[in-house]
Amino acid sequence: MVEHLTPTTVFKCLADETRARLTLLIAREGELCVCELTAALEESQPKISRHLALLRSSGLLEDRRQGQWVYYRLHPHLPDWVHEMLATVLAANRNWLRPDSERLEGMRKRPERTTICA
Amino acid sequence: MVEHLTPTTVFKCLADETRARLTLLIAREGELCVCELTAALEESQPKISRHLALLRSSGLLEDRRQGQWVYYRLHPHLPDWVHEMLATVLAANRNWLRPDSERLEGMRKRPERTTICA
DNA sequence: ACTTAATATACGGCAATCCATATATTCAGG
DNA sequence: CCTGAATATATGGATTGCCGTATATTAAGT
Repeated sequence: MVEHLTPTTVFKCLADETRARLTLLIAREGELCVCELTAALEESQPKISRHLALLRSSGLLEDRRQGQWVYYRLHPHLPDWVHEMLATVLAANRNWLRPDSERLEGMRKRPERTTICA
Repeated sequence: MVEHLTPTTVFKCLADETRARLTLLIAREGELCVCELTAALEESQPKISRHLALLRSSGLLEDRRQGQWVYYRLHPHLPDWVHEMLATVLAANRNWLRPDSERLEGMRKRPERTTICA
């Protein structure tokens, strides 16, 4: 399902400000749960959830449930070019993402995840 | 005008199949005129023209008129990350773009441009 | 000047997208 | 089991985006 990720599909996913920020923040942090993303982007929970659902069903993200939290990360089978692309965009747009990453850093009571896998 | 090219802006530009093909084909070929692009993508001229106008006004493309033809190329002041991104996407999606580049190769009576600049 | 080729723009109309709000689901703790 | 926290989904409305068609513009050639 992830292999026919066409350029257009990927770009459509990222063509929304909320989804672009979500994806880049997750690419930067590795894994984040919905409440962290909601806090970082300062958006309503349904809005974040809806966009995450789209990113997941498009094959860009994968989720795992741990207790009451659902963690999202980049889909492990993403084609290399998508990874490279995200890395490039991320590296050159730290400032653009800064408000979100700073709110994430400043967030209180972030759920601590049990690091199952390395 | 090109410097505040935010990730979302760039992704929006590429989130349409026609615009993604146009941009990548131009990135691959360097410079192409409207009639070449119309032939390569097998789409109507107004459709191609409309999408090119959007890419130009967004700052992704630049045009120059030479006689009756208008040539489009990547905007010379594009941020590096956009160039890198396009190169990455292009390299990994040659097959996806193949129908267009083959129609371009097979096109008859392509206007020969006077190479003004190196 | 007239005609033709190349390109650009204008105008509705239709479909896709986004959002806010409300509601459902799932889990942990008592 | 009941409650509250975290997350997901449904619904309806408003906006945006795309397209086809028609028309305007610009340049070349005669």
